[in-house]
Amino acid sequence: MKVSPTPLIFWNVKKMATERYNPREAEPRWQEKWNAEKVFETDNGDPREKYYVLEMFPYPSGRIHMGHVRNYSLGDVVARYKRARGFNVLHPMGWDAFGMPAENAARDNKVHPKTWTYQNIETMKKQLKAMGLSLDWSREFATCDVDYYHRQQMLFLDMMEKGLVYRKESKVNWDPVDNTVLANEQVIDGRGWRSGALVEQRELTQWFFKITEFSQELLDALDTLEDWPEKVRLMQKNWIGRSEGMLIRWEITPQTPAHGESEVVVYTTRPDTLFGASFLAIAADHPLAKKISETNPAIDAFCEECRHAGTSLAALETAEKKGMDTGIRVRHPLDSSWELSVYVANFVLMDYGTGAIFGCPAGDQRDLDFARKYNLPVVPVVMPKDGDPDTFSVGDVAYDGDGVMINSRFLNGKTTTEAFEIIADKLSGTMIGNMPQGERKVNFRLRDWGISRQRYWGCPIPVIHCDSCGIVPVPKQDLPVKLPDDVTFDQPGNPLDRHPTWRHVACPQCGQDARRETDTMDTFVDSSWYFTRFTAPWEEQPTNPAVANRWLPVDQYIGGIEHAILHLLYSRFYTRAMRETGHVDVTEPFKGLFTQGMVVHETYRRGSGQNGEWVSPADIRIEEADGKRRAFMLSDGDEVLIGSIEKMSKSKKNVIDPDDIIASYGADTARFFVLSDSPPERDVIWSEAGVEGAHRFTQRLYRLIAEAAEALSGIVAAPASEGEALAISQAAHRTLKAVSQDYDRLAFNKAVARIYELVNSLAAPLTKVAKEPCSESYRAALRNAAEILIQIVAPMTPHLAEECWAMLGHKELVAHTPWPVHDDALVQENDVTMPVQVNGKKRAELTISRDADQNAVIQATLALEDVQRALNGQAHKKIIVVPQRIVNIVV
RNA sequence: GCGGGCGUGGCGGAAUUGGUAGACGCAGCGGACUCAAAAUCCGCCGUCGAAAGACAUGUCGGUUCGAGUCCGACCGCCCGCACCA
Repeated sequence: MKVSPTPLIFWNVKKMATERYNPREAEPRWQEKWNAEKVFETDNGDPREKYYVLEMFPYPSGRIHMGHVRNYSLGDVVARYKRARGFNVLHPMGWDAFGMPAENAARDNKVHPKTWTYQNIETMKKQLKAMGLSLDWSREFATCDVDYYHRQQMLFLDMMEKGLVYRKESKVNWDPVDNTVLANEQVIDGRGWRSGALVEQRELTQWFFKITEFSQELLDALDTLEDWPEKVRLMQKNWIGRSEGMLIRWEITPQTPAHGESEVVVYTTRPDTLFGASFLAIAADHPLAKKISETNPAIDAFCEECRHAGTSLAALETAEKKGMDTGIRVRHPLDSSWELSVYVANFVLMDYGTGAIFGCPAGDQRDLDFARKYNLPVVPVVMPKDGDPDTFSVGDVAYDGDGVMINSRFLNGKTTTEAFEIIADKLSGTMIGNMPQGERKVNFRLRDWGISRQRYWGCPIPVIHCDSCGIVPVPKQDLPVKLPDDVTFDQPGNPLDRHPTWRHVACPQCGQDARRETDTMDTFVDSSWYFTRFTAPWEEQPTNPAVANRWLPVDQYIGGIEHAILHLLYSRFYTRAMRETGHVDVTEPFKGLFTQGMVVHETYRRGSGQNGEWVSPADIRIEEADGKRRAFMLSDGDEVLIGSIEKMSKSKKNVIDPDDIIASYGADTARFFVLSDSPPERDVIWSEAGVEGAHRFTQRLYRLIAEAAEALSGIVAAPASEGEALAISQAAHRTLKAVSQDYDRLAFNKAVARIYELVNSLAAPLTKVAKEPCSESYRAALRNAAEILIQIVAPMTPHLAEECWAMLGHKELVAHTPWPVHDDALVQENDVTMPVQVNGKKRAELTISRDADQNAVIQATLALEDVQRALNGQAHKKIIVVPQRIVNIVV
């Protein structure tokens, strides 16, 4: 069918000189419109299928950084896309607002933590709003809001009642800079995760959450988290650290000073190596060591030395295996005539297993080092499968692999696995008194979560200490236990301890004078359930279980890999604790997890080499000549060195302020750029050139639509089925399908590439339609393509999309428009072009009907001139045809 | 030490998961428009070669009609955990 040219009504040459898109004017305008229409407020009663997308909420440190921009841009694309796809989307935002920096600011700048925090929230909220994120701000809260921590205190009491909270005296990691206790997870390389100070060990009475109650469950459920990165699951698995072994009891011989004990219980994962035992070793903090210390000054001194040894990486690597004989002798469990010495050793940890081990030097490097130092026997008991029993020996390297048992009496010739089972059965069946000599035991590396912090700016632990009644929970009707405002920060330590009146309170049970608990909760508690609170933040109770169950789990959670263990493991535990206390029915909080990469930037240094001072990218200009990039100071023209690409940090001054970018290019450019190029899980390199590229794209899209808008108005969008316009419709619909898939897989960099391709292919038609009369069907197809383009780019550059959408004459918002549906007929190719290989080397191309049968393909292939030349008269042995893919001729 | 990941142009990265390696972007080069610049538009852009073609996905080998993709060994980076018995 030939399309008859239709007269153009809206043809206007003057419109050709289109002005540039001005995001500074347009972005706030659309944001206001979204607000006014409450486009992003979510109704819990909406019957459509739910989708909960959440980005890790920020700590209100002062200003947002590029990491936030990336995180929230990623989440916003998902939220907008899912909304368009018809889901009832929950996309809330809040503030992880308790924590040390507020107290540091109070100390340094004489500003109250509350004032500082809420001011920061205000600033950052403004910044986030400028990004045009599709957030439901009506559900916003900060964890330092009394309303929030009130419910956290309720949860604490419920957990206490369920026995999930307890108090014990324990050795704790003490951060001498922050003056507080740290959980094991918060100690990195022997240093505080926040302060970086070397951590000391102190004995304190602490509150603990019984996370170990769920060790096995937390481990098992990792397998169900299919939409989590494998890496994170593995990290958690290792952290939980399950091992299968045995507890074995070693009788202390009557001849030795037993200090009231009759046995030493060790934990081992290698009972098979029992005949290779040559000593026992206990930790310096082992109860037996403490008893011996009372009467033995040498042991006491040695234990003291062990306690003070550094736990840093360097200290551990160089630390010599050291020990001291306690004089205690024990009997081998399988041979009562065999006696071994018990040492105190510096490499035995009190908080793993039982704090006591048996040393098998041939099978463990540490034991071997120790045995060599103290001239203890080294008897090889396991030999690799292909080893020679006559020559196998252990020198300076222990053999800790599997293999065949040797020198092990009745175990000789068995495999290590068989030997394990034989020993386990034997020891479980042999009694000492009325206790078996040994028992199988699963052990976990995971410890209970110590949550006490000796800080002011945190959620108060709602208990009261009474001299008569002991620990008394604050009755629920007396909650919240509010933080007092009148506190001082001029001295180190916990301001709550120093408060003149706050801690004094009557005991709820007996009415006598009693004292409030002055410890506050670890801020990781706050972030362990905020996603649940978002489902109904107005509730009196911590949750509305029906509502929470409907929204949870979070379908897509997005944040940094740095939370792979701490926050994500705590949240998994806390959700289970809330399940046990009846607040939710779900078990796993996050169905899908995505860990994004960092935003990194080149560094610049002025002056000589490694000692030069860091220079901000804002203070330099880059020159490029002869393929070399050089940087110069803007101020005095001095050359500065271009350094490595690093995570943006204040100390290296390679920070780009999102405000500056939004001010000069607009939010859409910033969003589009952080989504381009790099896959979201990898680091993205921030560069001026890259941002300008993204900005060029926004301008180009605007210009193309603006120019063509009049020519495309007044007609109904419709894809073409034939003629010149067919290619346009095909390109649009194929891109639509592909980009939808990319969004589903969070492959935003690929979506960006495909959108560029579509814009490139629509550029000429859009220019053409603006300049010359075109048929109505052509314009209808082009309008359809342009609308698809605008809609698929909308999740990334929402303001620009609204602007373009309006230019095409739409009164409705893109944000309210359902996702377009692609036409399969247009996505399908009628003809396919297949490469033709001869012996695996490409020699020709064959274009043929998509549904041509095998024979037709072979005939057409052999008829190709290029093929005949390549074959050069040789006969083919066979021809491989992969339909619609490739033809390979084998000669 | 244990565990995991990655290696593709000058750069960021694509490659329908075994089927045309280098999509798209950045940078660069050439051209058009302009008095000029910016902006914009068009073209080129892995290496060698005049071309035909050859060589190219860290290195070496293997499987296959066909390997960036699968297998083995090695080299090099990155991340996590770490005296866990």
